[in-house]
Amino acid sequence: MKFDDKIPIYYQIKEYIYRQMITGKLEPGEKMPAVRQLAVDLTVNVNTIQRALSELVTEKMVESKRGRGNFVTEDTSKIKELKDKLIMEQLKQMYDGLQKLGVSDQEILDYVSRYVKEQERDQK
Amino acid sequence: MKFDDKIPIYYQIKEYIYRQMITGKLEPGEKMPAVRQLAVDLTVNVNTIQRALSELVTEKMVESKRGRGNFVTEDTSKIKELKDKLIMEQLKQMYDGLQKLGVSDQEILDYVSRYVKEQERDQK
DNA sequence: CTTAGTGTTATATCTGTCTATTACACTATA
DNA sequence: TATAGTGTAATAGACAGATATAACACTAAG
Repeated sequence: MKFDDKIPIYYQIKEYIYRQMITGKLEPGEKMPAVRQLAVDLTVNVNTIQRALSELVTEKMVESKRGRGNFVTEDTSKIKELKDKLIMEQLKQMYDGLQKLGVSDQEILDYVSRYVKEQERDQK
Repeated sequence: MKFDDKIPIYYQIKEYIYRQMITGKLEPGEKMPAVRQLAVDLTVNVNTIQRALSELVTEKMVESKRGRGNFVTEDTSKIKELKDKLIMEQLKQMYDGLQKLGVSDQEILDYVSRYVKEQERDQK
């Protein structure tokens, strides 16, 4: 997996796992890959995986069962809340970022609609 | 100044200076505040300012004149290009981020237009 | 020529992140 | 009860970023 070298790897792994849960690639209650396996898959050290997982456990997004594995929370509302939170953060970051560049609200709307149209066209 | 502790400070200072140039708070050819003054203003070490500035000099966004000061480039097209680049990066990051969360193009448009409307309302 | 103001460079130290490695603890099952 | 698979913890080392501090180099102005 490719990482942004400006952001801690353990943090990017957290975000990766968040996305797996939100998009259903990891379902509620599902057993996650073993830490050593994740380390191989993401080509990082086990301790780095552990750092990410321990924070997910603290947040109760993951339940850890010693000797058995790590399991995605069964609390679907928690996953939904997380999705909403991450979406809002994306919107806020974009909005604040553009505003700090002196882009007006109307221009933001224009830029976004044009950008999305171009993406739709390019993917066809 | 407040910094995001997940991103190097020198890098955030670069972005800060970019914004100053793009919004005209720093004009083309203008003399910038002294490095020691910037360090005080942003409450960071001189070396950290220097790290940011040296990259800006490498990029030719800033011209350094020993004993006289640092000066914003007089090349206005370079500043315009930078603004376009930063806007595109913001759009891309938001779009990619939301898409990875499983949000459709139409939903992205809806979220953004709703978000902008709310911001307009709240600021009044 | 001196001095104040500027950028530049260097050293030592601290902290956070990441790695490699080893060991320990628990669970399921053959 | 042995063993394979799992999570957990601890140590040591490397590296990047940030700090404090000092010194050096150049410029402008008195």
